[in-house]
Amino acid sequence: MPIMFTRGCEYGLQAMLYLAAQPPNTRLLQRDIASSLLVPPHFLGKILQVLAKSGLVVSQKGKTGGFALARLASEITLRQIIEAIDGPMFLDACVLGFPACSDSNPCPAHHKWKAIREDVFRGLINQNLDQLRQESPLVIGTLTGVRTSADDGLVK
Amino acid sequence: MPIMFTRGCEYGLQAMLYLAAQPPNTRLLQRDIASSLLVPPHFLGKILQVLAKSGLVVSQKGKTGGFALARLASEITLRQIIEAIDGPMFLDACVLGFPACSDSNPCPAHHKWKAIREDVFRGLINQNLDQLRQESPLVIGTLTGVRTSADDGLVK
DNA sequence: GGACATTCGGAATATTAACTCCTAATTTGA
DNA sequence: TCAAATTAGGAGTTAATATTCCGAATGTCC
Repeated sequence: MPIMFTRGCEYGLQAMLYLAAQPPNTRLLQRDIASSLLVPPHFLGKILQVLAKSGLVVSQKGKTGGFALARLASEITLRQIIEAIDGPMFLDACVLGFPACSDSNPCPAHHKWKAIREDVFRGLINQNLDQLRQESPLVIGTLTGVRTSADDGLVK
Repeated sequence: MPIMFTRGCEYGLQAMLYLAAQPPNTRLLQRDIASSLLVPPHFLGKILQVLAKSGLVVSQKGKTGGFALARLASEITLRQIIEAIDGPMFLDACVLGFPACSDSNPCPAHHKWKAIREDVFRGLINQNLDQLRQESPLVIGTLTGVRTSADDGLVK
């Protein structure tokens, strides 16, 4: 059902962009991130664990705990997030599924796909969180498609 | 595991390119297509049924039966095959999985993804089988990664 | 007509991805 | 020190995808 990434990777990217939308060094609870993004909280917990182990977020246990970006949003790329969750070779395979497709042994779609893949990396995967945030701010409640009580038509 | 398409769609695209690699109007057995491509024969049967119902291949039952392209390879696009198998909206959703992402309500990746998606359609999805065949001929046994008895180093 | 070979189509099974649940470990603050 | 609140991690469950199985329908050839 997802386009290019697994569900877990989508959640991870959303969570990282949500953290990047906060003031620097803001620490958020797993539960609050999940309820803001409307994603399954326990599943998100797993993803955040992976991101913490990869050094992309820092986690803190206990009463004042939570998750925060491990460094500036401008120093975290989508690629780092995707490779941490979905693995490093997520776009290397043949787009048509031929097991032995390669540069020296190309399938009928190989060259065209290769050009597109480079566009995907240049235009999206290699972008950092700050570049994306500047394009369109992440407005929660609008993107999740659900009207919260704070979003009932009144200016907050 | 697949990049953009379901497994069934990959098999369908492979089968269509395999038929397009034959002389025009060649009729092949489901079983022979499956063993050439090294894909599960019964599952391929299902896919071929869908392609037949969509009018992309013609099927013939009985002793001289099999499947053939329903029209010239130059008149069948990848898009028609993909939409027949995976459904019509396969690239419309938000690449980050935000449910309400749209042009008027874009997620941080929306604009960049939109440009890439157009490249994908122009450079790959809207291409026809003949255009792809001309780029790189489909050599069976090489792309499937398995050495057949006819591929043991001797010139056939 | 009858044996045979194929596709057709639905149901059943297997495999993988998505998600939940529970307990342990850590940190804080009274 | 102890209670409370959080993340950590593993095992288990559910849901979706992939694949198989089997009987029916159709077509060919003798």
